[in-house]
Amino acid sequence: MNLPKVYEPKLYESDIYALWEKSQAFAPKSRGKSGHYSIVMPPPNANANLHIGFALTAALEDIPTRYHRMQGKSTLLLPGADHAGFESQSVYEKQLAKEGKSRFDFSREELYQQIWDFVAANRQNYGKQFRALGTSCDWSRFTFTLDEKIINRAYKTFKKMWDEGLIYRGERLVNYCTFHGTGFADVEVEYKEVASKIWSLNYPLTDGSGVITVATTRPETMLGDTAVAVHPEDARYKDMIGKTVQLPLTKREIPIIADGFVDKDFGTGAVKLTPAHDQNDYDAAQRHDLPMIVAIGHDGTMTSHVPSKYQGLPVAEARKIVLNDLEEQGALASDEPYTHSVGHCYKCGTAIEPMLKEQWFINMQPLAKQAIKALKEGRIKFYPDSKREQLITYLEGLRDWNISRQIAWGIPIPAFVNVDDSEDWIFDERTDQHTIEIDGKTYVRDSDVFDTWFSSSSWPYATLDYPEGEDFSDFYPLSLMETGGEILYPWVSRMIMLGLYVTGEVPFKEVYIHGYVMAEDGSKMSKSIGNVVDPFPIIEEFGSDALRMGLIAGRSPAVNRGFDNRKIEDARNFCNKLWNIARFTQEKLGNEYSHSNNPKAASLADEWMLRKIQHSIALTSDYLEEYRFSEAYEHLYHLVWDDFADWYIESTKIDLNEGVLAYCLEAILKLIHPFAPFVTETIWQTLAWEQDSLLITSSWPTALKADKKKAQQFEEVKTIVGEVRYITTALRVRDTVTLYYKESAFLEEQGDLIKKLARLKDVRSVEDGNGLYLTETKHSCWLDIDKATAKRYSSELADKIAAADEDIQSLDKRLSNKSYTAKAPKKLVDESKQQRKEAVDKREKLVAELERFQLAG
RNA sequence: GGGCGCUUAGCUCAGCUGGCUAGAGCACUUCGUUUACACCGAAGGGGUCGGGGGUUCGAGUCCCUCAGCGCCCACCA
Repeated sequence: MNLPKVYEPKLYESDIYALWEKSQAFAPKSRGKSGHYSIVMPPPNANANLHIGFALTAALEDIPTRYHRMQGKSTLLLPGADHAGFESQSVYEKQLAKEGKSRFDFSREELYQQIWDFVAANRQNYGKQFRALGTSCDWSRFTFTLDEKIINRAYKTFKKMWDEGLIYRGERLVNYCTFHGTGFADVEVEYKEVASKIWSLNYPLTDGSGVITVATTRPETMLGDTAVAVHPEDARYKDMIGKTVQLPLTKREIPIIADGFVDKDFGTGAVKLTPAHDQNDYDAAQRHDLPMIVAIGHDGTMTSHVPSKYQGLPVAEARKIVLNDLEEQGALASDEPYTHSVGHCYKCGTAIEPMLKEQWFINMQPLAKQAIKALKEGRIKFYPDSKREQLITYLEGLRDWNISRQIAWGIPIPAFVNVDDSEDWIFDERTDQHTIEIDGKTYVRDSDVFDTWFSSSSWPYATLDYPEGEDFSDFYPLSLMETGGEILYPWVSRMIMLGLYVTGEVPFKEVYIHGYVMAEDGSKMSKSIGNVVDPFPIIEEFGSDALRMGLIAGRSPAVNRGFDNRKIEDARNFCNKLWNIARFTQEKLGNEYSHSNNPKAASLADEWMLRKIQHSIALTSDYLEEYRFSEAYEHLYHLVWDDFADWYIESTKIDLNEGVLAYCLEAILKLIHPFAPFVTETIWQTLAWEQDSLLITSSWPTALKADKKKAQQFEEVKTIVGEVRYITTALRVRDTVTLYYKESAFLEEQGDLIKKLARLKDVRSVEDGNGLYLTETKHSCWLDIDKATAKRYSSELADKIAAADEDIQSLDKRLSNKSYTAKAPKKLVDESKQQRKEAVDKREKLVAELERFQLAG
């Protein structure tokens, strides 16, 4: 078979993936025998195409999976997709808007079904794209976050918490979008700087002794004020504490209270409190047992709790009229331009209204406590470890979790309320029913759904069929959770808390936090700026392996780095190098070669190469165990390119050892397979040295014995070749020079090889040499160069002498330091002495050589 | 305001618990069609490791400090 000169990935990749899939190579091996390794993929959003970040993610998950599979472990990489609750619904709503419809045209059930179909249609790409990335995940275990087992798990967890008193229903301030009609978690609110004004309002004291001036950016909320707060140690207001004010525009009398949260230096130092529409005010109201007046309704208009004049007005409208009325009454002290940050809905940009709403909450204290303990005990290893510390800090300040969302696309909350008693809530899983009858009482289902993160927090064990599943007993806790830093708090923290709560164990043993793939200039990729890099055209042009290696090259955990097309090209070239190494090998060994079980080193080059492979097997394994992908890749790159191709393969052109060459190629293909699965498998299949064998399921290479001394002698060959190349390049006399040596079995033996590698005319033994003496090697060798030409080399010699002088000086300085010889390890001191000796010897040689030149005149 | 991180060659970055004369890729210079590969081969140039101070026999690595950059969280009446 004649292989083309250039490796063309797209000719092979899809066939190779199909071969793996057909061979069931992705399924875990026999259960529980030689250890297990498991990763459950964080489920990407099912309604979107995979972006370049997922190409990185796929690589970071697939590399260790392939490595551990080759180590003989029962290995599982489980794929999934996320319904992405609110995300998907808003994408679908945009689509509806294009058709001139809105979600309010449909019932909750109709909407759910429509979004289901919409997401299902878009999910087609998902499998195709992960296959193109070479992800060796077990598709038979694919899980969607709305699969029955995930929903059931969420219900069981909710029930357990309900029974154990961790779930409560409470009226709390939520971040409410009046357009979408749903509340958001704190982390989902997007803050924007808004240029507005800050107004000062005069509230007259009821006893007529004056006014207290408060500052506000939201004057309309004054209709819901229930107190004014000042700092307890603020001398200006000390006498007013405990008095009341007459709230303008209303007939209400509200107290002046003292609370430490007030910043004396901000505004007037006096704050109006609107507990129903501001988190700080709410907290203060809790402390002081103040009433709460809901002034703004869920539709964004003023409620019936405000004077009738303002009822039903939209917030912006109400603001104008309130300001106008205040001014007329002389209660408006001042207004000044003011820029401050305001929470907005991250989808539609509507200003978020903090609003009182009945929600389901989880009491997080007991859960957080367990998680903090596990993290402090180091039961989960983090890459990098600093993320573990961050998570502990976060958990220590954790608030209760609002798990209700007022949208259709999600898992319905399995709770029903008695139509005759709004306090009477019951747990029931029959969420397909609107109303249920129990003991003659009628209950109506809660219309809310779970926050997506609530169900996905059970992902590590729900996907493995906790508690009865075989997968659960084999693969839990997971070996690794690989994810991005942005979901450390919303997801990773909750998986740990729920994992501990539900299963009693940490959900995973290690966490790898990846950094982001930024745009080439280091800025964030964004569709609107248009600097987004699509991974699939890159695969088309450079190959999936090149994309994978190009992305991990030089990347460390949790560090954001720009996309670099040159690294992709470089990796593509590397694949091509492997391809050509295989072509060469096949040419040498012939098409009929079959796998040899007993390769034996014969030459120095064999011993040297086997030592290199030995070292690389150990080093690559170590790197991969510690998820140091970039370093492993870089090491293998140099093993292949520098050691194997440039030295060993060149050596085989003089002295071929079929068994060793074949062994080395096999070992290299195996070591690189996790990084470049397609090209290595393509080569493996093309060579076909073993029948019906797949590289993906082959075993990690084992080292062969090699003679250390002989391997070191090959280094001497490299030294001589290196010096000859340097000199012949400097003097431009390549291909025309003969190397002479005196009485040396080593050169006798290695002469042909040195001649070939150094591009010499000949290598010959002589009685006494003449010409340019080699100074880098212990062996006595001369290059047969005429005096006139050789003289041009004297300046190089002078430079080398100067360098040797510097070496000797710095070593002398170190060795004459008594503290150094006394305190540094003896090994180091001996090493320094040895180095000094070598430097002095070398200098002598150089000086002698230079003198010869000068004598020769 | 709290937390985390970064600053090493022209560019993008490695450098793990302090120990040879600080590395890689790309870019650059010179040379080269040699039995796989020009997506190649050979040789080479290029760094006061952000500034200052300290600990140490020894600091890119540890500590303090200053400067610049970035991220996350909280707050913004």
